[in-house]
Amino acid sequence: MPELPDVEFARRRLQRWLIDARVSAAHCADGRLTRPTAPRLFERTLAGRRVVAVSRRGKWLRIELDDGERVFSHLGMTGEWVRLRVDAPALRFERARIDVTKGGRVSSVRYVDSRRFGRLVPAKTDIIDWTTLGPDPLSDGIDVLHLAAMMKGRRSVKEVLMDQRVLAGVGNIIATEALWIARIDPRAKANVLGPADVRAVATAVRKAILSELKDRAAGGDYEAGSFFVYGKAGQSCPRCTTPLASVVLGGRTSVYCPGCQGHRGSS
DNA sequence: CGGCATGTTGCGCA
DNA sequence: TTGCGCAACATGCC
Repeated sequence: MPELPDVEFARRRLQRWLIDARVSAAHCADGRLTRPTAPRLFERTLAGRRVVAVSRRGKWLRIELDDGERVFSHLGMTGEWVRLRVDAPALRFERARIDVTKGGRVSSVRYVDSRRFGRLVPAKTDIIDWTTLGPDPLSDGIDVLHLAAMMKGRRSVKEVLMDQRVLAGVGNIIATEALWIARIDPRAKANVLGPADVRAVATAVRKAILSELKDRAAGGDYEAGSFFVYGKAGQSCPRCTTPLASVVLGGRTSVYCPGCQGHRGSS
């Protein structure tokens, strides 16, 4: 489910379900998800508390409680939050549940995650995974000068974009789409980009995020995704009809157009 | 059966 | 210190 737009949607739903709700009980039996803490702590942290906020930074969610403690949620590759009736049986791959009373109504919010790459971490203060995140492109915007400053090393542009310390929430889909929109070769070394290239990348990342958000709002889910090039190696480029190619960068498949994504942009 | 997948981390090596 | 490349995690899907 993840990539910034999906996580933002999850945040909005959790907010609707949990704000001002009182937790009657919480359950989790999976220490892999709650690491480095124990599942017991997840249950104890939530039980009896009232939820005061649900925030997001990059791909991380933060559920804030009335005593100042909090629970962090990362959806990994396959995590998702769903709401059921309290008496509904556990779903397949259900890993945790938070039962709440809100406005006199009870409901059960379940965390489902087949691959268990997600996280569910209770803490008294913000965890390091959260504090080390870079600016969020949606809520903080993209500072072009900051982005330019991050394009220093010899890593490829795509790897820099996917570094969560540079821009929180940019994953393989958004990075792939954004570089195609900006007409920049994903293999280009970050330090060869000129100011115009960096500006183009910043604009393109924003565009890719907004277009995916719009997709989600229309009820689309990422698999149904209307992408320009992601997952379309071999097909023809929607802009110049050249067959799309793919390379692996930083361990991730990167689709690009050899025809119109110049090795470095202009200037 | 084999290969691929939206994410992150840890390890070995240059 | 930086930056790879790669395996691992656990499961679904084609």
